[in-house]
Amino acid sequence: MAKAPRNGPYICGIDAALDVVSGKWKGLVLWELHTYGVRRFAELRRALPGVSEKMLTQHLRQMEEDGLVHRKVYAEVPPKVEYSLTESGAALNEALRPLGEWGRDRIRRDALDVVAG
Amino acid sequence: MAKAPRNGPYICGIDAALDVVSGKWKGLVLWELHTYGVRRFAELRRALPGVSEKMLTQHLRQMEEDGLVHRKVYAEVPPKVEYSLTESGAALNEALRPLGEWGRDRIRRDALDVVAG
DNA sequence: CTCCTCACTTACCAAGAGGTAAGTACCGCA
DNA sequence: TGCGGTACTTACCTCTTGGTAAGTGAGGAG
Repeated sequence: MAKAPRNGPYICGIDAALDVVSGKWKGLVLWELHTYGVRRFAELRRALPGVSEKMLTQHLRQMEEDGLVHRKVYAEVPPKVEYSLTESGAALNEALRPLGEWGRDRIRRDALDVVAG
Repeated sequence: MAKAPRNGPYICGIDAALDVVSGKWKGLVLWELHTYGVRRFAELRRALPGVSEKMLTQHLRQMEEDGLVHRKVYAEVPPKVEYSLTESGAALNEALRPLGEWGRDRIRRDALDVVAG
């Protein structure tokens, strides 16, 4: 039985992987942490255009629970919290790389809109 | 401007890819079509334990719209419809392979429940 | 004294995802 | 005659996702 998965039981690996990355901002958080190594809460918020604080904390908590990110709290004032990828999170990011390339192809192919920047 | 993406505009490729695979059964449909090449509606329904007919048609229509699957209708009675992957769908499946492996690792690592069979 | 920043939490609300059940039109089998 | 299989559509309902707005508590800038 062990630990209960969010939406288990799973039928295959794709299932199990999509379960932890589904969530409007999780892919971006993963990407941001991969790019910068360590990021604070407010830095992530600024990096994700349009994210609400509620969703960001919610996603970060779930990702921590799923063993993707590490959360380091400094007992300071003002508060300081640093997020970084765990080994598992970094591996997930590697596994997402071909998917990201496919997505870029799709954007090119279909001339889809991309957020300005 | 071009074609409107389902949840665009996108921030990166991961976004664009996750958009077309998010949906409770899409990963499985992709996998099933990849494994068997061509499948009929009822075969897919039987392959996905617990899927409702509504969701299956809905997902298949979206995937057709997204250029992932090809739908071939035979003007017969009783009706016969065959689904298969397009080139783009097959490429997506390839791109999902490392993700599937990561997922299998996760299942092993955390001893998660898997559907019986 | 007031506002801003940090990293949240909480309450409330709207939209959408997904489930159940029924209907459709025709055929073959018993 | 009536049931099951073919591939759906439609209406209705619930649960989840995600957004908005406000509150928290201490410190530093103006």
